[in-house]
Amino acid sequence: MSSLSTQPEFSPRQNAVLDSALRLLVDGGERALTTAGVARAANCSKESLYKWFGDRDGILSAMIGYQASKVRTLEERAETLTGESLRAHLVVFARDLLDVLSGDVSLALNRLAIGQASRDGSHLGQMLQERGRRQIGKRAGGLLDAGRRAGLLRFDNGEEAYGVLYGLIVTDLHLRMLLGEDVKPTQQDFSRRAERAVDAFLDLYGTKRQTAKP
Amino acid sequence: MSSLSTQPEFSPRQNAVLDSALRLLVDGGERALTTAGVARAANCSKESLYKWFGDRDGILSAMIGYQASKVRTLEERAETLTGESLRAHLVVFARDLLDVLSGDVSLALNRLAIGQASRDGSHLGQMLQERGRRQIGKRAGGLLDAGRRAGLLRFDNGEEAYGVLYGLIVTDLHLRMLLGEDVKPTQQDFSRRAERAVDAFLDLYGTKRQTAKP
DNA sequence: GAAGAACCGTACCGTACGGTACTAACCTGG
DNA sequence: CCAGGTTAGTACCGTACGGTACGGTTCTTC
Repeated sequence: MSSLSTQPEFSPRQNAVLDSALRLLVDGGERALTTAGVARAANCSKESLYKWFGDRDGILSAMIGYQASKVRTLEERAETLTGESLRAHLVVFARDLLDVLSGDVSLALNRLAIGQASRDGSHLGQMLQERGRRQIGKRAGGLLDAGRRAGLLRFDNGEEAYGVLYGLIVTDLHLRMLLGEDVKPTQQDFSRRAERAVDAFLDLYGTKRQTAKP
Repeated sequence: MSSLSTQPEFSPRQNAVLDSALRLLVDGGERALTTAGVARAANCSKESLYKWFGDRDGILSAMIGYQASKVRTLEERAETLTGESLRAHLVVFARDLLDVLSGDVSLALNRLAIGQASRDGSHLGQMLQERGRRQIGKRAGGLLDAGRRAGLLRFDNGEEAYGVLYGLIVTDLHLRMLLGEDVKPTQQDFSRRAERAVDAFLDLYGTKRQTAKP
């Protein structure tokens, strides 16, 4: 509920427990993430788990919140934006996005949230959206707005433009990774993919290399 | 393994059972998909389930195979391909893709396969890829190749072009739906999305409205 | 119409997991 | 040294599920 401001979060000890839990989840999937297993891996008692996090769902929520707090997106302020620097910033953003989405922990948490999506309450998916995509989407939105203000981009709907950028970068790679396909992402592959995507995006929304529209 | 040719598949009675199981999965998620629940919903005995499908995983595999057999993509032969007809075919493809991905059963099966992706064997994800995306990707590939042969499209890597098309159509909509976001997809929204995506794709890969490249 | 197979419904077993209770050890402050 | 609180470790309980076994019923086949 209180996702903004400085919510108390958790103590260092509790964060260490959440780290163990994340590791457990990454290694063995949700089936391996039992309360007894977490307690054993973290050298704490189940009673403490329930005291700190309430119930199993509380542990899962805390794991998502903790992980999100670790990968906080860095707000980069682009002072003077030229065509080249905009492209460079977009490429960096694309690479960061690919790196985050392909990370072990991100994949495991997304699998977890998706698996629980059908359950009734299940705020996990919403949390992941709020803490993950929203943040990185805001970063991209700022970048796109700056590009538009600098006269380098042209679009009406910022959300739609971001959607196109996202689609060009990720395509179906994320889903394939979520399904367990052993995609071997060389850093070089990601760089190439990021550049191609950004070039295509600039072809669609850029004002510079756009020659004319009949 | 043997996804082609006329594999035995299952008897009508068994298909009816799989229908019940799919319904159960759609309604209640994986937690509701117990062997006892399937037996009760389908008015059959657990013993028959195990006789027909081996074990619980066999039921899941059979469900995927059965559902895939129901949504066989129709191979459309485009005889004379003009710029307008290519666009129309692409728009239809995009709409079909959105319809399939947003379907209840598709979402439920994808959630199921993703949830099991971390387990060891877990061929479910691979099955879904093979039976789902492969099929629809082949249809798109044929369309794109036809467009290229007609001089309407220009691309080197067909797989990459398909990836771009997919990304433009789907963006992050699929993931958001998988996470449980209550996206209300009006048919009109999908049509608009399909047209915008195809227009953008043609901007990138089409040869007609492309004026010049500096 | 009888023999046999297939099948439904149910009862049963073993296990695993979420959650709770209890005890002993370990701080921490006076 | 002692009192109060916190936590690890473990034992325990209820439940739910996967898988198996069995009696009774229906369908097929001759």
